[in-house]
Amino acid sequence: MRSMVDSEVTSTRSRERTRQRLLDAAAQVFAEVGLDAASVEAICDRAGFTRGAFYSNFETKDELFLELSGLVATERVAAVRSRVGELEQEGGFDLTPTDAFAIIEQVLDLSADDRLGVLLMSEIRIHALRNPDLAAAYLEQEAEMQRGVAQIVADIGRAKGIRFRVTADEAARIMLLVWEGAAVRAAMGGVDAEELRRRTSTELALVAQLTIAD
Amino acid sequence: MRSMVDSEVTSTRSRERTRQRLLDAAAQVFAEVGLDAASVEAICDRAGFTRGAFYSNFETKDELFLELSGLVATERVAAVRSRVGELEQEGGFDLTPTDAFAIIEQVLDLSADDRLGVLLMSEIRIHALRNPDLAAAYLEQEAEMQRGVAQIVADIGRAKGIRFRVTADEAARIMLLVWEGAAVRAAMGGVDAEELRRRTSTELALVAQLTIAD
DNA sequence: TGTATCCGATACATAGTTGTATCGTAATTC
DNA sequence: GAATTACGATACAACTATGTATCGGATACA
Repeated sequence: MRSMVDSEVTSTRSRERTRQRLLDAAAQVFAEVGLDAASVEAICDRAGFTRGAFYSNFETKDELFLELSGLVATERVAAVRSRVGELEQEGGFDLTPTDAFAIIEQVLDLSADDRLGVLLMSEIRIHALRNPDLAAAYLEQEAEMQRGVAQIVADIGRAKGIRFRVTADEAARIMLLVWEGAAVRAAMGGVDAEELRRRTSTELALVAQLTIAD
Repeated sequence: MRSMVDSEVTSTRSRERTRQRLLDAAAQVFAEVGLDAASVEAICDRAGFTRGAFYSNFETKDELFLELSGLVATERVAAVRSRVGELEQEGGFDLTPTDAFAIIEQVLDLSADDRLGVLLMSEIRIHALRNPDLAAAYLEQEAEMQRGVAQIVADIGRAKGIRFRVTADEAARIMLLVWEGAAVRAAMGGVDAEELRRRTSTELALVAQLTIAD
């Protein structure tokens, strides 16, 4: 006899798959046309379901958006955290001081490294501007990212004996802002992922250069 | 007999007033709830008209948004240009090198210096991400702003004998990105115009410090 | 004062979206 | 293999927004 737990798991498995497909589809559609212009039906079409599946899994479109925003934030932070962990392990970096900041580029590019990713983050950001709860979550996630980047900055400085003109936190904050702004401008030009990465990289290198004391 | 031109002017005057009231109302509503969530009726209510007035003056909501975006861009650029002109006239600046960049803060704060302004710019930006025409206009307006700021940077450098670690254009670009990012984060916190200005000012001063060679 | 025109209000037809209630099927349990 | 449950599909009702067509009043002009 299959235990009740097992049955719940099995049942939940299939359910989780539809939820996930709906979330993935929603991420695409939200990125493409925005939360408000995205009809529930458009999301379901994309996922290969009808609206019945949607309302069986989510209360409203807003609830799904909230959940999606949370997932995106969690994933970004986890990716940064794990990358920072790896770097802590590795210890020494055999890069030139300036190039060392390519690491930070990698970290930031861990998410939102293509046009749709940038669009989705922008969509989340603008709704955070209008929703205090979402704003708190957004700022907290960003603060966590900033801590991760600051740690890498400090590590690089220590390993390479680099002196900075501002604190690691300040450097990290500016890097995040510039990275985001550059990514948005690149996405506006409709460039592909490769070119997008190239452009953000260039701007980031500029900021890195600025933060390093001669 | 009033000339045909006069009558046209008169007629256009009143018409222009309603157009302007509709544009002003739309700017508010777009900032508050976003383009897609803003119904034509909500805009008309705010302006004190019914939808009849709207459709008598604009084809669609999108057309109005396009026009509004153009107006905002034109105003921003004009404000910066005129401020730059004033500074060119004045010539010498009797400020400390770091504080001199407060001028740039003034320039950037010429528009979007409150929560609604930041929201409207964000709304325009995210739609530029999805509309190539709007994107081109947005990037062009930003390039013009950048040229203005770069000119001020160069002027300050010349007047004060300051050496920079990057070109004036690069400095201006980073300042614009950081200013925008800081403004958005401040607006997310729901702060008032005063506090918003304080925060962007702080970040901008940090960037200014970074760009100045010791 | 009569008349023509302009312009915003009103009424209406239509389309699209949402959420719920019900149904049918496939999977699960014993 | 019969019964039950789960879950997505379908059908439906209500609401909202849009755009157009028409109306009415105010204004301009002779």
